[in-house]
Amino acid sequence: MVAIGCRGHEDGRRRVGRRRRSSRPAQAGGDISASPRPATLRDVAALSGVAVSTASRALTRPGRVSGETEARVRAAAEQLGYAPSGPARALLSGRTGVVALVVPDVTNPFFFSAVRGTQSRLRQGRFAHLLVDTEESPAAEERALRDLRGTVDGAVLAGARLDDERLAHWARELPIVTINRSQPTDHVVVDTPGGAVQALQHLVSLGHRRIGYAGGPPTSWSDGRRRAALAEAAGRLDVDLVDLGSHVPRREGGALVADAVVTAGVSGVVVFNDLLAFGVLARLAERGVVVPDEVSVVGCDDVFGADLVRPALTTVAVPSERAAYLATDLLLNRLEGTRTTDAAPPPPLPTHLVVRGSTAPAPRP
Amino acid sequence: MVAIGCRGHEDGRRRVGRRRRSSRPAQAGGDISASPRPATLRDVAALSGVAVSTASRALTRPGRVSGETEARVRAAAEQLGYAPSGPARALLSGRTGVVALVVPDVTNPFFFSAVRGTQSRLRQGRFAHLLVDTEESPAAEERALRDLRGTVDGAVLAGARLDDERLAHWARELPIVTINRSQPTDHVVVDTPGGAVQALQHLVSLGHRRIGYAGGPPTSWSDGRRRAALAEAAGRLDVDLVDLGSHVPRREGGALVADAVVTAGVSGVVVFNDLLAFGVLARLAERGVVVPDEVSVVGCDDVFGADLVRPALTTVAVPSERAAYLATDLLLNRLEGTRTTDAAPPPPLPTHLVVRGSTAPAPRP
DNA sequence: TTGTATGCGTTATCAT
DNA sequence: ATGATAACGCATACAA
Repeated sequence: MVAIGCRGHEDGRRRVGRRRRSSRPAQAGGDISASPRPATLRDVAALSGVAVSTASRALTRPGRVSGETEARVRAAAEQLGYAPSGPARALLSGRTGVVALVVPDVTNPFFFSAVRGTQSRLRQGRFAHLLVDTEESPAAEERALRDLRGTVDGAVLAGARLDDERLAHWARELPIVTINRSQPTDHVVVDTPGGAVQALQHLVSLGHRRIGYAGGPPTSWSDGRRRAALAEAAGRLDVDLVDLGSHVPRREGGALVADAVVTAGVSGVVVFNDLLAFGVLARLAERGVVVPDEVSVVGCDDVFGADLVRPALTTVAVPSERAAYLATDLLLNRLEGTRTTDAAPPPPLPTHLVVRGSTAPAPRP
Repeated sequence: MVAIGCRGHEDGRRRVGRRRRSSRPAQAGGDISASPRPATLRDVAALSGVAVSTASRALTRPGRVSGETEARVRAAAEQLGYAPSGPARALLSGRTGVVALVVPDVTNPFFFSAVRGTQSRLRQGRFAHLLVDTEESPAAEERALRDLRGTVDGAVLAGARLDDERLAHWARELPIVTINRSQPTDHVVVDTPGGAVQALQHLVSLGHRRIGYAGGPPTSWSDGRRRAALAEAAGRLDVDLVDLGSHVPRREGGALVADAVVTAGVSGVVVFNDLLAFGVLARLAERGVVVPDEVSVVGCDDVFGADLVRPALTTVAVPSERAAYLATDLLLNRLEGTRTTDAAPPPPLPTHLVVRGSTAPAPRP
């Protein structure tokens, strides 16, 4: 074992191994094309003639150093273009200042809202925003969470595809808030089941008696809840509810749904989301089925574009941006200790039906 | 100054200060609700009875340790749910494995494509994706770049709002690739000026002689280039090109444009982007101006929804997702040393006009 | 008020 | 093949 600094006090310098990678200080306005090594606190300290710790305090603890030194250090930092190293801070404090948003598909406009809501709250909290796309794969989702732990301070999961057990596991590993997924983490839920029932009631009130439901991915928690709510309501309202299957929640999936609509002979259909509904509309038009005269279509989400299609889509408006904002808010509060894990979850966010041109009275048989 | 380890070899332990925060090893499947300290390499090493350095090698340098040890370490890591600490790695290697996408407005569907393209390339390269919204503010953009340096390995800038000098400065501080902004960094350019000229020619061929251009933010490099190209083409084609001003490139900006269109008495208008064009369409409809019978409108970007509005929007299709993919590819190649800073920029990506329902022959006066 | 020393978790280097 | 240790940049407990 090597004894350190035993030769005496005066020459017992700390740095024993090979010399520092570079003793050249970072240059100020030097316009060298090769990017210079970024200035470190050490450079700032050297330039202002104080110790590193003093420089550190001057920049992070206003008031714990003399006004004069603080000014000197600040000037030096400015001149060198100093910015603290995120990783170094993270290593020391265990906090990265980064929050991840995990979504199954960045392509989906619904998740754009999530991006917006999250982004807007994170900006306020001066957090950075990591975006993770898991491509609808539970395995990828789990991998992401594993790698995220330590790299981010917490995660917002929109449209989690993990099963309850795994989700519970990861919620123990890092702070997680989910959107539209109650069990078992902290969460924000949007009342889409209620919205779906509203859609059903709307169709029933228009005289439809045989109504289809075109579902989303089997892994979608939200889809399951809607199915249950619809089944219950259908019994109560005494209408035929036809299961039109599970579908990829994208425009491309709509063709299959449209065909199922025709085959099943329903006069109205409630669709998992607007994207899928756009596809349904397109395919029905192709087949010469007139919406809403022959078939009524209701979407879900009220995404960008729902008011642009013709006929404009009747849909369940979902406050998704707000949900994401709220979820991020919950997460940040937890990180800051303002909120405890066992605090009551916020009440479900209400949805409401937006009636446009894609629904009309049922055709006389 | 305190001499370290001077009392002799045998008791000259390294850890002199206060004891380690916790000597309790991370627990395996223990389902304690409070999240346990994440397992470190030290924990893994301890559990498998080897030195930290060996554990490190076993996990990162397959083949440099005996097969048997490697297996033991891997098992231990698995059991503890070990994942390496990003910050620690970053601190040592200077590389974070994170790339930032910087956009002026996450709300704009055009930038969604940028998100998609970037995301898809980053995933291949196993990089994480940081998303930064600068809210159309050059100052915020600069702040972001300052904070990013050290936190990310590089940045893709879509719609940079910084002036050339500042941009050049930051390009020296960290690897940057811009989209639609040639000077002075590495960049990918989409030929929107060419597209705008195509739009103009299209209108001219339909008999329009007095045509407006509704521009975007003055800070948009792309907008400047289009103006120049349009002016040149207008002279060549001998048509009146009317400047309809600069506008916020969002739907809300459209009302002003629509009013300007009416005031200026143009029969056709080329609009900075589709979002703005949607607003124009809406406001013209409100005013009872029939598109395309009375006024023809051409957008730019061919964003989601352009084919959904009525009349469907004639627009310049821009391969924005591909541009973002390419930009990210350039950046990653540079980070990996495959590409040098002075390598030739890729040729401009071609655009093409998509003719839909919002353009028609000019009305007879 | 300022300086000195230490450790965060990881990897590279050196020694065994 | 494996072990010991320095170093990355920063913030803090402690010493002066």
